[in-house]
Amino acid sequence: MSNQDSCIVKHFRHYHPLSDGDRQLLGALEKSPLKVKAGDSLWEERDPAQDFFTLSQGWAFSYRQLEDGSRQILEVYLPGDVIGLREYAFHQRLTGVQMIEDGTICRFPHARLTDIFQQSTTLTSILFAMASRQQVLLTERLVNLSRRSARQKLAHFIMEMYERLAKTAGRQEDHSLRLPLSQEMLADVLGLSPVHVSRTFSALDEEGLLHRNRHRLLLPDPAALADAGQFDERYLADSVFAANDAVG
Amino acid sequence: MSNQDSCIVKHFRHYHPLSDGDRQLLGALEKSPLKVKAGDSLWEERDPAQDFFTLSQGWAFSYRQLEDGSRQILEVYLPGDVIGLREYAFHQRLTGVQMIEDGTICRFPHARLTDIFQQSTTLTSILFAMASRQQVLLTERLVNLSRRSARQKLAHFIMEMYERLAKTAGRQEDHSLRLPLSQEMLADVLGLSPVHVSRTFSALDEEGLLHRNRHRLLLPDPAALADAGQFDERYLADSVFAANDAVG
DNA sequence: GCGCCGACATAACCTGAGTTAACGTGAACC
DNA sequence: GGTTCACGTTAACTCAGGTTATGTCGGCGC
Repeated sequence: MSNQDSCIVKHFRHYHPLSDGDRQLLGALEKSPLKVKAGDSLWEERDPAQDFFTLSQGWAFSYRQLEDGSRQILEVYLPGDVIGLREYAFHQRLTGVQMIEDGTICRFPHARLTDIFQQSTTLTSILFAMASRQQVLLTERLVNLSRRSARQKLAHFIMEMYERLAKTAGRQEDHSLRLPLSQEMLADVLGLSPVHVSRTFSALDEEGLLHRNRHRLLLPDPAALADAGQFDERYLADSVFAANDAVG
Repeated sequence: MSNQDSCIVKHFRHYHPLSDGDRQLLGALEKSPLKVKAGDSLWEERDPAQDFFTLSQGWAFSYRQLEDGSRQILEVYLPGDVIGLREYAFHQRLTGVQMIEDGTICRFPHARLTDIFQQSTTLTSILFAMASRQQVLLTERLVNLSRRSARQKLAHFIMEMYERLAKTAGRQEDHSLRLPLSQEMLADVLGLSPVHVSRTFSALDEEGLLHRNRHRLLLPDPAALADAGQFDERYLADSVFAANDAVG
């Protein structure tokens, strides 16, 4: 419960140094952390939209359920990400959010966002930067979905996760990453069938671009995999952000 | 040049009433309107990112160029839309923007956005709502691209444009709309080949779901077309937005 | 040990959309 | 009134990825 360790404060500091006032403001808005289990739903489509969440531990994803029963996963959230900014201007959820693993989340009331706008330009700017970053991630996913082959899609997604994890959790010596998504989830991220995800994994494996062991992936040559997926990490050049150092 | 007619002010008022102070703040940030021609580039990928634009007249689109020469159109902008919010947290443009028709744009300097954050909670909230809305549009486009057939994609996109135009320019008595995109552009929006766009148009035409006359589309039964495209307009339930009426 | 279950693998077959290329058509210019 | 050019149409063929079905493996309860 201490402001020092709050998951929201920690994540905002990642973008920009915070004054004591900013820290208190964030801390006051935050309700106590909540433990959630794998598969738990944070909310579903059409629920009223009243909160944001910060993901403190565990992975989550947002999705849209289509009429024909298929599902599209829109975004995968890692520890530190803010969830729910999408619906700021809406009264209803347009997408659902579920936990991939057990984790911890912090609730962040919707209605009080204007308090932040009024009291801290720094926090406002950080929130804007987060929204901008999420739109950029979504844009890249859109391009990945519409214009790349299954092989490229999978390679690109793995590289994105590899790089995002490197920034959050640090880089592994052996170029490995833990990717706790089932192939069915991967299919729903990439707009493929689960069967074809399996085929594509096997193909990349045979080519020596990656090796699998349960949910652990080994990338013998990350640069080669990036090349196979037309992965250009500029879009992760995360929120380089220097505005407004003068004001508290 | 008068604040009354400024295209930025007009668009912001669409979201929320503005105080005189807000109007002046917006007007001061705005440089003089600029005439641009069809095909003109507002910026290209990798250009430095320093401005937003408000589109006052004409249509525009943002796009990503891929290594293999193909192009993905990400968003179509109509008069009143704000362009460039995506890159707030980046120093480089990640997407290009081009005019579809002759038009008028207003420049809106990037660096001074923090002035707005400091001086008007109302304007800050409106900007946030705009960013939220754009992310929602992008989300729907992503779903459309990854999970729908060519027929559904085209029907859905036409319905989206039909509804967006109804909100901006009003609804036509005869259920018609002007869609000044070539089939090549449509293909780049929908992730199809131009040839298949043509085929799909012909199929929808034969089924009586629409009729074409150059860039004018007639929708004999919009509800039927919406059905064919699994179009659910909730995601356009635009920024219903009531926060913070108390503060100027 | 045995049976069950969920996640993944592999193979055979099918289909929607891409590709290529030839052909129309209308506007603009001379 | 013919030429050009950009844009759209149509048809034949190809192919990436979907579908269906069957098989394998590891974990878990008993």
